[in-house]
Amino acid sequence: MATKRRFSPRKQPTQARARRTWNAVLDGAAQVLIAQGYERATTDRIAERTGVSVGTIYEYFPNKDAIFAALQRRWNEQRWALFEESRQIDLEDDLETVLRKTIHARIEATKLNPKLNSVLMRDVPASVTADQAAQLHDEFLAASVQIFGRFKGAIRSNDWQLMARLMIHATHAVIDNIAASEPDLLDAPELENELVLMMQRYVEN
Amino acid sequence: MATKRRFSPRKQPTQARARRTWNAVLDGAAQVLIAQGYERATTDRIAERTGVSVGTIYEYFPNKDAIFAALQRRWNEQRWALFEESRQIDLEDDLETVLRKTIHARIEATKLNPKLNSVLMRDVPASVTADQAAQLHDEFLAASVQIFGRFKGAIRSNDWQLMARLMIHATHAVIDNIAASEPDLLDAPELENELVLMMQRYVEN
Amino acid sequence: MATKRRFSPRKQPTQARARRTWNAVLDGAAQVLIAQGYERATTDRIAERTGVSVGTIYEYFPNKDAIFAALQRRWNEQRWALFEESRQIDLEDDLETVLRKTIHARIEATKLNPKLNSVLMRDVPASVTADQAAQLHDEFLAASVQIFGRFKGAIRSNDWQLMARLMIHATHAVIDNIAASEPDLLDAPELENELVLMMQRYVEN
Amino acid sequence: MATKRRFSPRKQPTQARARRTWNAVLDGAAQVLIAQGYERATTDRIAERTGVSVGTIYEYFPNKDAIFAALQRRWNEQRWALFEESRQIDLEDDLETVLRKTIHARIEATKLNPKLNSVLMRDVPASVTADQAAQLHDEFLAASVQIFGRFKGAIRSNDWQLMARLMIHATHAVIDNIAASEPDLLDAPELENELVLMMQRYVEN
DNA sequence: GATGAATGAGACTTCATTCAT
DNA sequence: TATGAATGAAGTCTCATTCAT
Repeated sequence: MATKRRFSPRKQPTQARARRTWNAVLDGAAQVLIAQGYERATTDRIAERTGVSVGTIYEYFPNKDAIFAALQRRWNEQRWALFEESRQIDLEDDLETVLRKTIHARIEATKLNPKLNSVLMRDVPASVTADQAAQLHDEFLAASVQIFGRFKGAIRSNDWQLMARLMIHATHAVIDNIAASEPDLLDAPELENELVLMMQRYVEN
Repeated sequence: MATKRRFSPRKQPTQARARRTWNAVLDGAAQVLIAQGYERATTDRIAERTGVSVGTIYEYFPNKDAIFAALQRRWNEQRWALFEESRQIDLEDDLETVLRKTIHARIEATKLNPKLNSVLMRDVPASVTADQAAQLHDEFLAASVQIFGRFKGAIRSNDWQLMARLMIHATHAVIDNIAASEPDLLDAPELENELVLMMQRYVEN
Repeated sequence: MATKRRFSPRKQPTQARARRTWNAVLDGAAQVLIAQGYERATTDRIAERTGVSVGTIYEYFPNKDAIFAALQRRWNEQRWALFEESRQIDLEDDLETVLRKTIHARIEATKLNPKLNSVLMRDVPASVTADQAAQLHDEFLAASVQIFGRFKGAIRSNDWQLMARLMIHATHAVIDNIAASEPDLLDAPELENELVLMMQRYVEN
Repeated sequence: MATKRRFSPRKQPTQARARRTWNAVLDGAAQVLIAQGYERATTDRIAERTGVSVGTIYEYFPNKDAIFAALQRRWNEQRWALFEESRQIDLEDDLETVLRKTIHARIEATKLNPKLNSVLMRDVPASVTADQAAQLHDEFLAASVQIFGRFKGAIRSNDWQLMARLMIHATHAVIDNIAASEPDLLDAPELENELVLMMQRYVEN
């Protein structure tokens, strides 16, 4: 896919130093992005913030947007890792508990860096992040479908795909928009409760 | 607010010809935006598509982003107008009917121009459209709260603000994301049914 | 042809002012080229020397090398115009006179700007000037073949194409190299005499 | 002369391994030059093609253009060596034979690597190769003058210097341009015959 | 000797904005 | 009022060169 190649990293950093530089560039990019927004996040500014020269950035990334694509990917991986680690679903959990753990884990994942979450979602052009976003979306979709599979008898509809899409879009939108406009609310139990209730009522028979 | 001043139109076009030019510029901007994306939507290209000179654009807009802010505002007004016209809530309507009419009207409004909707949402920087988006959000919020007020007894929670926010974010996200990724699905009754069901179950006692 | 499009001018300057700017840019480019060579002939330097801004250059030329392609073209046209005007071949002229007038005219054309001639030939990459050079070469080739046609009986070989190629390459090389290394020699009658003699003996029976 | 110092090799590679590396770099440079042209012949690409690191290149050459200067010099030496070896002038040879052997040897020398010949002549800036080119030119000049000396009585003019310059420029130009535009023609006897004829008639009484 | 990651000056080019006509 | 040529700041990216390992 053209987009994939266009934004794919130039060299895989295998050595420790290289990996450190790579991550430092993404850290710098995230900071500049948060502080100044996408339009002002120039390669020069990212280099300066990172403490490397522009040339070094181009050792690792073929062009500017590849940095943001990589940053989005790393952010997705970080969120997904925390999500998985934080869910901890047991075999005895009932549907409500599973939904609660899932939604809780999503909120926790977002709280890793709400500002980065917002700016990646709202300021970086979709063309840059679309591929990564679609992939994460699919992973969440699969997780949702898995839940339906486990609680087959209790699930209302059998168009799991459509139900999962609504769940994912709705849950993500609520969490991401709250993260952007009122991040403190992410800590409030009401938000979680309401989301759990919305989803439980939505999927249950 | 600085932002407001920065993006506010340079002159109120009262005369008919002026208003026609103004709208033509927004039409041109919308076309370029859809065809080329925000990054390639330059003033020159907009001027060319519109059939006027760059100079003329600057007669009506103080800077480039003011065009997109105005376009977002016009798009919001168009959607809202169709939304209101299409809802037609009667006094005898029960809660489900009201929700259905509301959601149906939102979908119809989006269908006015799904591509414009997508590109404004996903490609134009949040800083440009944030003000307009917040305002529309508030209008929808008020509409939701009004519904709760009318069906007081049947409503589960009394934190109407929070409930309304979840409703708005969830509904918008579902419709907008579907509009972006699979616009034909906007015509499917399932989508509407599922959304109505999600919201009805969410708000009812 | 890709090359043609790559170096073809961006807009045909039809208005007087535009044509003046266009020529000014080529003048500036020629001066920088002569003074600093191709490698140091940057768009910034050309703009500064021309007295316009870089942006103006890019109104007329799609990229840097298009400037040099256009300069080569203009130089070819200037030389060809003077060449034609200066040859003035009469119907009574014998072969030697025709050759002398031709060679004389070529030398005169080169003397219009020997330094520009040298730098375009030796410093600007062939990829930039090849198209123009080939075209001029063909015009001279045709002129030579025409001479052979007029003096059919006196001409040694009947492979006019090959003969013409040798004539053109040899004559051009001598004149251009002398122009580059010892321009004053262009004014010496010996050079012309020797060239005429070389060509006359070469083509005659 | 500044130029001479600028492009002179950093260290005289006396040891066998060092000389091997040196030649490998020139080979790599020649390949990149032929495949990509001067503008894209970067030190990184040359290093990669050669199979060494950039650092190693800078052990042997003070800067990039010194590589091409050295390559031009080596190419000149190779051509000259073959030229001398191939000419094999006997004491009994008459003028025509000497000219024929000379021209034949020049053509053969060019055929060693017509593409390298073209790219060095047409793509590498004159400033880089001028010194080497001038030196080779002088050697050929001396060879021509020597011929005139041997056949004193048969030679038309006594301005041997001028005659030799015309011969050299004309012969070189014909061969080099044919090598660039139609290398197969170098094998055709007509080309050689015509060149011999042109030169013989030019210098003879 | 060799390596190649890092540097950073500087090249090309775009495009929002102005202003003389 | 409209035009569009001109501006020039600012952005992206390359690549010759260095130097710590």
